Amino acid sequence: MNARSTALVADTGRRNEAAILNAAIQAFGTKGFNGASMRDVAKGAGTSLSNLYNYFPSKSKLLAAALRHANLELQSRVLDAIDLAGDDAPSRLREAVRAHVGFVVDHQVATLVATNEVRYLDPEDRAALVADRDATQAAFERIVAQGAAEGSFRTPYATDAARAILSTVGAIASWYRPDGALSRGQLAEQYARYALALLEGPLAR
Amino acid sequence: MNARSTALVADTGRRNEAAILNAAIQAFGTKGFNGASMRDVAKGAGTSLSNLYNYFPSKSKLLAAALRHANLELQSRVLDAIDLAGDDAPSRLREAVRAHVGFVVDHQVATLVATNEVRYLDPEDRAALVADRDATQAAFERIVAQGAAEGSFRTPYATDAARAILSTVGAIASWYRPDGALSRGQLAEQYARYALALLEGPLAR
Amino acid sequence: MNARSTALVADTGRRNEAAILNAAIQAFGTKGFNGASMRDVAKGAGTSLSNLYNYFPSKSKLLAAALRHANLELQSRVLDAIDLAGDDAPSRLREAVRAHVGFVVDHQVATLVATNEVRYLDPEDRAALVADRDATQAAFERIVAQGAAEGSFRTPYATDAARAILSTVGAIASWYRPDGALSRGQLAEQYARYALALLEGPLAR
Amino acid sequence: MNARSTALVADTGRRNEAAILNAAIQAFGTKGFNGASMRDVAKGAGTSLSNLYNYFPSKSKLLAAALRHANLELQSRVLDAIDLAGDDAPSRLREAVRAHVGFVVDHQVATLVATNEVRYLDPEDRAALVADRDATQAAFERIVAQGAAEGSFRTPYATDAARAILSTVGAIASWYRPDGALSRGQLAEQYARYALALLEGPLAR
DNA sequence: GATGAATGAGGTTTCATTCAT
DNA sequence: CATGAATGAAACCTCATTCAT
Repeated sequence: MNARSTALVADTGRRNEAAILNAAIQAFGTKGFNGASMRDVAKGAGTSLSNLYNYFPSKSKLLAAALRHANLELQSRVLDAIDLAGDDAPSRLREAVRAHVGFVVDHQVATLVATNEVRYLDPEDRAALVADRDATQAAFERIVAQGAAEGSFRTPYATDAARAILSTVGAIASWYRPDGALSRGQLAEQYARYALALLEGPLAR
Repeated sequence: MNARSTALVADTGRRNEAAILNAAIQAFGTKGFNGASMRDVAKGAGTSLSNLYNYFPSKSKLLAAALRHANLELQSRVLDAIDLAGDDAPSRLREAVRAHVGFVVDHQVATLVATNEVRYLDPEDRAALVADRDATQAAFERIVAQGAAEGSFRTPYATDAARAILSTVGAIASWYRPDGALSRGQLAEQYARYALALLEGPLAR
Repeated sequence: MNARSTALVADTGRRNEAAILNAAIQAFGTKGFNGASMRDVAKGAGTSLSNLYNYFPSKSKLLAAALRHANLELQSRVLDAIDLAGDDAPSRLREAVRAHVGFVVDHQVATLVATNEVRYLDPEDRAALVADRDATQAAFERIVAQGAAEGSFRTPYATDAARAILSTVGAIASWYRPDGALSRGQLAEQYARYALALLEGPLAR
Repeated sequence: MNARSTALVADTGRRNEAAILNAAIQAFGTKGFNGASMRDVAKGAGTSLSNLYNYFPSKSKLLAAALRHANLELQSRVLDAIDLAGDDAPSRLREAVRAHVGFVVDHQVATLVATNEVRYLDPEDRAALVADRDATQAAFERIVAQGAAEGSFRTPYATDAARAILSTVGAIASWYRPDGALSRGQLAEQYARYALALLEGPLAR
């Protein structure tokens, strides 16, 4: 359970693939997709510029691969958390939000890249990624719908609430500092409560 | 009250300045700061490439000027709304959020540029812009503090709530379509309620 | 009548255009289209690499422009010569061949580029060029047909003879040296006779 | 008598050598020497990129080997044809031309490569190849000289005529299509007559 | 103000070739 | 013989910026 490892992609068979993907996330996160050069990525990965092209056919495909990895990790964390939660909507929402916050904090840079640089993908890759992302959002939407049906969430705007919650959680990546005042756990708790409150659901105490 | 005009910057004394600034917003919004070229901006503004440099000394300063305009407009809208609102925190929050949502909808592209491209400014310009932005955020924070003191907002996490609210409102820019299901007014109303609920404040009905 | 000037393209309004086109012919002639770099062309033209792109949008378009110029010059020389010749097919053929040989000798490199590097053009540009070239060939074909009808050319293969003649003339460019044994005029005379003989037409004496 | 086999190089002892040579001819013929990559050749040969270097030490040497094969085949066809012909110059010329045309048609691509890409050889390899080619041309020149001495060829330009003939024959490679109007045999006959006519020799009928 | 021409730096990508296995 | 991974050099092209007019 090294869920909090800083590297998003684990080493695989092909020696440099993980290093390249992680370096790409860092480079694109620091300088933006167009601001970062393939040389930057190569340097970060500790390999040569031309060798990048033995792994990924273009800069754009490299971004696509990196984002695909990030999204899969996020998705599995969130879905796993929901599976392990209770049956009532508030519990499920709470765990989903906590898992999402956990991912954002563990992979802050990847989260930023995923929100800011998607536009630079090929249309096909972008569509695929958006579909993946929508799948995660759909899990939240199902919970919201369940809670609205059960009467535990009383906001009149349940339909769009998932989007509002997810955008706040994602934005954490743009300001969180590991050495800040809030611990990882406190932050997750806080945002879980924000989410429940926003839905006008039952709050502790 | 042409608050909903599509152009962010109105014509000024200098003949092309507004055209250039608006073209810059469009170009940076469409292709990103590094993806858009000064040629793109010139074409959008209907002038020549070299003429841009008679107005702005560098691409980076052009971005800075555009963002400064956007921030000033946002700030004045929000502060004006607060001034016109009642004295109690919930009313003030409601109007502030409604004004902010209005700006985001009216200047969607500028909002996106302001959140995604700030990083490409010179350190000084970025600092100045962040300060401006913080001033707007501070207005929200004051309202939250007031409400917490009055007892109308009961969230245990009042300190950070302003940030959560503002990030959700800003994110509207990334998905709103003028021809979508929600009108401008409905959207503002919806997000005002989200904000009050998130703060665990008094909701209508 | 500086028909024998070594530069194919005369200076025009845009200062460097002619220099670039001539340098391109030289570079592509010496090293081939793919073997020559845009830097080679720039150096030959006495300008900077990037400035080439202010005149031609791509290497391929530069080749297209150069070949267009060459073909136009060849075509005008041949058609003019035919216009000035007598009415009978043998005279017309003689003058057409002499004019063609003159072009090949005057613009040896351009002739080589035109035959060897056409394949590297965009499909559209290639089609346009081939159409131009076919127009020149058609002039020869008309003469051959006229002579066959008049009975002055008696080869049983008149239809394809124009192609055979033109290929031999074009091949001169691959071996001719100005300081060789044959003068420009002698060469033209010799190939005119080859052409008439190949068509089984009336030879002097 | 598989003179018309499409592959220029027959299988040899070394398993892949012929495949590589034939793939090289195709690749260089399609994209030019500098336009084709060693990867293209490897793909065409059905082997790996690095394996090419077990057979040929460099791209340039690969071209040299391919052209050597082509020239040997051409030379042997032409010399054999002359050996089998009668003693008089016209018969010998006729057979030589027919054999040459046959080679061009059977190995169209190789002929194109041999004329267009020789320039990319090392100086030594180029010299060797030109010497080989000159040997073939010399055979034609001897026939022309013989005919001029016998009085059967009456052109005043006998010395250079061989070159004119060979260039026309070689040019067939740039336009011949197997499904065109002329059969292989008709084409050979036609060009044999062109050659005799050009030399002002005795024509049938 | 306004423009067209010019340029140096740097970007992505390809490629011939090498090497360890 | 055969391969996959690796690399330095160089290719085409773009771009922010400058300058003379």
